[in-house]
Amino acid sequence: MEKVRFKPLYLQVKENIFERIVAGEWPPGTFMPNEFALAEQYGVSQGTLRKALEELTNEKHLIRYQGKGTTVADLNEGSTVFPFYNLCDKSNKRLYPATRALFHEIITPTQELAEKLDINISDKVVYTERLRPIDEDSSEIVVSEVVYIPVKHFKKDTLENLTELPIRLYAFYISEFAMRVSTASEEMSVTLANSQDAKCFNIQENTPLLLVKRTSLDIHSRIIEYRESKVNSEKYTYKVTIN
Amino acid sequence: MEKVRFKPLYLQVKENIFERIVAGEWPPGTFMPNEFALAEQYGVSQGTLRKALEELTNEKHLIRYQGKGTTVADLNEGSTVFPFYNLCDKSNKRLYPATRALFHEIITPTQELAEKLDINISDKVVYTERLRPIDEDSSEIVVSEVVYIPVKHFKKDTLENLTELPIRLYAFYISEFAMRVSTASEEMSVTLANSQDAKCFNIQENTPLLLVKRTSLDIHSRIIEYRESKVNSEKYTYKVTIN
DNA sequence: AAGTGGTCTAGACCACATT
DNA sequence: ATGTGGTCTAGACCACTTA
Repeated sequence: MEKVRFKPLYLQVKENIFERIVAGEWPPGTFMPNEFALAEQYGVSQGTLRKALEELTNEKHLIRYQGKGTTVADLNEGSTVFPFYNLCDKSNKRLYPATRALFHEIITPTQELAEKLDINISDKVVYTERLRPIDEDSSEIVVSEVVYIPVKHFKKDTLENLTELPIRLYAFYISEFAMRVSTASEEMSVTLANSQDAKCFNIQENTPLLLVKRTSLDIHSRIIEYRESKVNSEKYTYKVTIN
Repeated sequence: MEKVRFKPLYLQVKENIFERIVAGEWPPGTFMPNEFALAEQYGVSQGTLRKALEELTNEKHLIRYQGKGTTVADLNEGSTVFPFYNLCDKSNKRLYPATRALFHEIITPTQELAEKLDINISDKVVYTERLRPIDEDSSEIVVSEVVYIPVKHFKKDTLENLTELPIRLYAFYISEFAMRVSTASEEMSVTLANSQDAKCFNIQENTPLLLVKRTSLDIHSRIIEYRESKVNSEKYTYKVTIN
């Protein structure tokens, strides 16, 4: 009679643990209960619980230390596990640029944008522009990016009092939307610097730039945001590892 | 006394199974022995053997079908599992371009190339140029690429009689080098079309192109080849999914 | 020494595909 | 009905970290 498909125990456990992570029950840096304690909470064997933690570890949500315990991974960009910006300089050294928010506003999406965000054309979108200097207080810009976030993700209160968007958007999404970035799909192409780009990167107009279009999804494949980043590819490259 | 580090049973089993895969014991499309049979061969429990197969599956070397069996993944580009070329057209439809080999020769590497291939500056390198038309017999070129392969990987006989390199290099590497591409590291940047590029892509000179520099590694992180691909990014984009 | 995650086993049962 | 991979259990022991 049931139309619902068979769902293994360990997946149910995994999803519940993930919800508790997103809810902030174990803030990054603190340790979760050990395997046996969690297994008892759920009334499953250690092996089943371990399989849930294993998958969350593979998906970069947890970090496990043998002999110590299990912690929630931090989504700050400076952390070594942050997988969503892989910029290198010409000597192949990885960069962790800072963030400078320019402004934000609420816009009506084009047809194309609505499709990219998988929302209705009548839904509003928060639009923001940000610069990524190589370092705090540096004038050397590595990336210039625009971000689109569906308004419907926001709590009503937040939106009414929205004077500034936080610098760390991915951490903000967890507390505000209860959505944690799980995977991202990126399309690489090329664009030419317009006059604004030329000024901000301090390069000639029409210099080619690397254009990265990124859609970020949560663990249920719901779209969290869409982002377009222009990379000053004269000095920096964008690195990807495929498994 | 032993200086060798502790190596779990399932990893030893995994590595041996991988060697048998590379040796061609189970050609793609055929089924391997089932879990119990393999477990008995190695004298380990089903659970341990399963963990070995699980990792090989995660790494895209095996494909498992519930109720049917386990097969070796094909490295042909047309196959849905081929993970090393993710080209899309503007409507986001994935492309599987054909390959047209232009020529090859044996060269002496520059210092920079020797470093990229992790070889000695005195080691020789096979250099080849290839075009990727959108389709067999099409004049529409999607990608133009150059590939560098260390000569030391080749069998002596092969090299002496080398008139043509095969179209499917990754499959060739398995039979010739006993090396199977396991991961790849890609650097994205931008370049301008030179006169040769302009002719082959049928575009204006100095049009910006997407430049992908890829290093391919086997399961032991040994470098198999280094490749630079120029993508006609006016019409096509390069897509990457991050987990 | 005690506590944590990591490995390994042996056995039971379930879901899926084929015969 | 049979054979395959997938899930689940309970328990033992190993390796690493901290006290």
